[in-house]
Amino acid sequence: MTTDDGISSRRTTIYDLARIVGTSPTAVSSVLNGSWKKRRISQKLADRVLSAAEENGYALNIQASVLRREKSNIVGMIIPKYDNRFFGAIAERFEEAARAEGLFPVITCTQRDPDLEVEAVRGLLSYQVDCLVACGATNPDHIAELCAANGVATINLDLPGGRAPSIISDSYSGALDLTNVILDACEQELGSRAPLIFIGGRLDDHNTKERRRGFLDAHAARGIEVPEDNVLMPGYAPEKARAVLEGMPSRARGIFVNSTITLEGVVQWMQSLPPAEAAGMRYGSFDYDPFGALLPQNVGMVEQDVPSLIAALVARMGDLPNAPNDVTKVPCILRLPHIAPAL
Amino acid sequence: MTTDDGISSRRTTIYDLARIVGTSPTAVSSVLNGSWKKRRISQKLADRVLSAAEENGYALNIQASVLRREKSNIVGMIIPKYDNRFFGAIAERFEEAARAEGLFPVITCTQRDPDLEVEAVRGLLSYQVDCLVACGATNPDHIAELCAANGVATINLDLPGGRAPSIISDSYSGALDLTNVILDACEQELGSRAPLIFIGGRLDDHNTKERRRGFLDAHAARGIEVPEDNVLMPGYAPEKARAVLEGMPSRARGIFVNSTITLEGVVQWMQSLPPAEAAGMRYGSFDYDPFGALLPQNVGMVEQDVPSLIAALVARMGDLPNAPNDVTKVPCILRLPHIAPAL
DNA sequence: TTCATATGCTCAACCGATAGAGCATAATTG
DNA sequence: CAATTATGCTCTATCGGTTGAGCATATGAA
Repeated sequence: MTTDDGISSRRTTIYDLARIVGTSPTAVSSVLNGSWKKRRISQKLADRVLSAAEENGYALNIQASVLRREKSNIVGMIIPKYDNRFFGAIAERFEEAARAEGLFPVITCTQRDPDLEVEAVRGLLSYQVDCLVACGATNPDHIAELCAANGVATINLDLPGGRAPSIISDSYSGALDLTNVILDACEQELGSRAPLIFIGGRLDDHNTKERRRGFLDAHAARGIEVPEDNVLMPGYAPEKARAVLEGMPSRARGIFVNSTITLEGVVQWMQSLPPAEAAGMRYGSFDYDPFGALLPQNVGMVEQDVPSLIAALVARMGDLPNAPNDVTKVPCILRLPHIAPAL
Repeated sequence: MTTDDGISSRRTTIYDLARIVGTSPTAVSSVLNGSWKKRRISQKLADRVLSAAEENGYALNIQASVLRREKSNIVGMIIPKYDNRFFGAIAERFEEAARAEGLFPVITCTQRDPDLEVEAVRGLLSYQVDCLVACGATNPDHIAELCAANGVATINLDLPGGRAPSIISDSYSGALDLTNVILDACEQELGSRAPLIFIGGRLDDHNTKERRRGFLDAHAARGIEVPEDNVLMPGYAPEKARAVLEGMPSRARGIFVNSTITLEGVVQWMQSLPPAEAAGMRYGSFDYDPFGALLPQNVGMVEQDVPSLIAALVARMGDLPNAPNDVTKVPCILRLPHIAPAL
C-alpha cells in the first residue's frame, strides 16, 4: 500500500486485509481484536490474518472501533501543569497504570486556567472517555457535573470535590511533620524557638488550608504562638513569594514553604541576603524536588506518594460509577537531607 | 437526558437535537460544526439548534466525526519523560500551540523505552493523528517508517532523524559557550587552567556527540589539551554519574554536566566531599533547572529555547507532508547566575 | 408571465469496526 | 442412516457525524 514517496495512498483497513486473505471483514476484525476463539475462527485463518496485518502495517482505526463499542477504554486526565516533579510524576505513573489495565490514557494540561479546564473536559468527553480524572482542578464539582451530564464518571485527584470520589495526600499530617522538623532544626542548630513563617498558596485552596492547619497545630503543641502575619498566602508564584518576603521585617529564622514553585522565590530571596544572615535560616517545603533538597538551608521536604496515589486512583476506577463520593487520604513521605548541609 | 443518579441514560446526539428542534440531523450537524452558512441554513434555525444543544449538554462525538472526515485535526507527540523541566515545558508549549492552531494534541510518555515507543506510536496512529512528533525518540527513523506506512507525516524534535524534518537545539554552540563560561570561572575564581570534566550521556546519542564536540573545541581554542578520560559518558542516571566521579582521582576543578538528570548525581557527589574541596570546584550544565541554577558552585546553565523549538515545529507542521528532511537548529540560551554564589 | 437564480432545507451514502443472527458443512450420537 | 451438535465462517445492521446531490419554494430579471 506504499507509494513511491513513502506515504501510503490510503490506510489499510480490515476490508483490505479481508480481500488479501480471502475472507470476510468480520473474521479479520475478530482475529485482530481477540474475539476470534469465541467466534469459532480457525487457528489457521487467524494466523493468515495476523501475518497479513503485519505485512501491511495494519493499524486499528480507534474511531471506528470506539464508535461501535459501548466502552471506549479511554481514560482522560486533566492536570494543571507538567513543569514540576509532582505533576510530572502523576502524569507518568497514570499513563503507566492505565496501560497496565489495558486502557488508553489521554492527558491534557490546563495551565490552572478554569476556562481551559472546561474546554479540555469537553474535548475529552468528545473522545468518549469512560472515566475522567480531574487532577488539581480549580473547580472539580463543575467538572463532575459536566461529565455527569454526559454519563461519564469522574475521580478527583490531589484536590478534593464533593461530587466524585477524591484521592488526595494527607496534607495535614505532612505539614505537621514538616513543621516539627523545621522547628527542631531551628532550635537545635540556631537555638531559636521563634514561630516559623508559612509562605505560599491561597486560603481557598484545600491543600493550603490543611497545611496551614498542620503548621499551626505543630506550633500549638509546643506552646509557641504564631502571629497572624507569619502566615503569608500570596499564591504560588515565585515572584509573589519573593516580593512578600522582601517587604517583611526580617525576623524569620525558619520558613515553611507551601510548594516547590514558591520555594523558587524563597531561595532567590535568600540568595539576595547577606550570606551570614542567610546562613542563620532554615526552611522545609511541601513537595519534593531533587535540587531543592540539596540547597544549603533545606532541612526537609515532604514528598507526596505518587505511586500510592495512582494505586488508589486505579483501585477506585474499578468500582465506578457507583463509588461513594468519599475522600481517600494518602500519607506523605518526609524526606530529610542525607548529608548535613555544609554552610 | 439526566436520570436521578446524575448519570444520563444516553449521550445526546445530533439525532436527538434534530427531533427536539424539528429539523434534520444534517442541519444540526452543519450548525454545530460551523459549515451552516455554506450550507445555506437560516440564522433562525441555527439559533434554535444552538440553544437546544446548550440546554441538552450536547457534546460532539469525535470518533464519529473523525471517522467520516479525511483530517482528524489530532496531532500526536511521544515524549521520553515528563519529570524534568525541559520535557515538561515541551509538552506544555506543544499543547498550547496545537490548541491555538485549532488542533487537538495527544501526548504520550514512553519512558525512553524503545518498545513502549513503538506501542505508543501505534496507539497514536489508531487515533488517526494527522501528524506525529517524535520528541527525543530512541529510533526516530523506525517511527517515521511506521508512520509512513500509515500515511502519517512525522517531525523529529530534540533528536534528529534522517526520514523526517528535525527541529533540534544547537547543542554544539551551546556547549561551546557553556565550556567557555566554566573555563573562565575556573581561571578567574580558582586560578586554574586545567581541562574540565565532561560527564553524562552516551556517545551514540546525537546531542551528547555535539556537546562533546563543543566542549573539546572550546578547550582547543584556548590551547588546553583534554585527556581522553576527562570525558565520562556513563549514561544520564544520577547514580552512574556519582559512581564514576567517586572512582576518579580527584583532580577536577571544573565540570561540564551533560543534563540536569546527571547534575543530580554530580551535586550529590559534591556534597559528600569535604566542604573546602567542594568550594574549590565549579560546574555548568546543559539544560536549565531553577533550583539547580541556585546551587553554590553553579556558574551557568544552558537552557534550550522551548518556545522557539515549538514555534519552528508548528511552522514545519504547516508544510507537511512535503517538507524536506532537513535539520533546523535552534540556538540555546545561556543562563548565568544573577547573584554571585556566596561560598 | 416565464425563465433563471437564490434560498433553505432533506436524503442517502459513507467512514471502519463490531455484534447478533444465520447458514452451510463436518463430526458425533442413538 | 437420521437426527443432533459442533465447527467455521459470512451477512447485515449499526454506532454518530459528514458530505454531495437533490428538491421544493421564494425572489428577481426579462
